[in-house]
Amino acid sequence: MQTPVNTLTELLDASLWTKSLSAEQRARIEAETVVKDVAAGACVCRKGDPVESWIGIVHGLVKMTSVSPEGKTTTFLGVAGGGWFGEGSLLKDQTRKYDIVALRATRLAFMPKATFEWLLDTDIAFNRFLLVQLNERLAQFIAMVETQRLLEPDARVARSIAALFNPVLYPAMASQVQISQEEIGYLSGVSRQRVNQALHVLESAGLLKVEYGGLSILDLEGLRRFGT
DNA sequence: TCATTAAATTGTT
DNA sequence: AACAATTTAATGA
Repeated sequence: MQTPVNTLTELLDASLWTKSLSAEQRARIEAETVVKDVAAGACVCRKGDPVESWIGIVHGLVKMTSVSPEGKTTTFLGVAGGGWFGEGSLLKDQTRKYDIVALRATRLAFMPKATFEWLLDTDIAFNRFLLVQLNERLAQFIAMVETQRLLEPDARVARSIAALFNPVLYPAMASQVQISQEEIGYLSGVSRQRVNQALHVLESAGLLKVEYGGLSILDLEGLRRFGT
């Protein structure tokens, strides 16, 4: 278990883009960024909302999800503790494209758009971080399409879980996640029953441990490579 | 603190 | 998709 992250300061300490900030820059960010707690199941922001902040996860877990007109729901990806998201919509000055829903009680950090743009204009390390993050997400989406088209369900589940532990996107992630098998199903695009089956395959392979309402990672590399 | 009940989640068909 | 079993959370004595 890693040290728990509970405050904005700790989130910033765990984030990769803060390393080269001056004390003044750091102070301005801490002053302008607002922390907010949401309950499990709460909607953080909806599709169509104007984008006013860049959002970081202090602790907890949220999903980016979309609901079809018929009411079917698909989850694109989970964002875990230590992760930041929403830069795409901020850069393009668009409204949100997805609903963001908390899967667990989650503490969020809202960095105002003005602060984000100020960092963009003044800090090279911040720009580099965004490049790396965008590239990492692109790789994640390409891998997701490949996985869903080419691999069997066990491997799809393994990869979806491993994606939650991306050290570039979510450096503060602990090895234990609280996420129901139903949510893993939405995340990996397989039925809950199949998730249950897959989790036990992965457990007997020694890659993770199945727990009530969650799981623990034992072998992250193994999960990434599962099925290849 | 403990027992009872409801709700959520898991495991199986 | 439906059902039973299990775990957790909530309630009240």
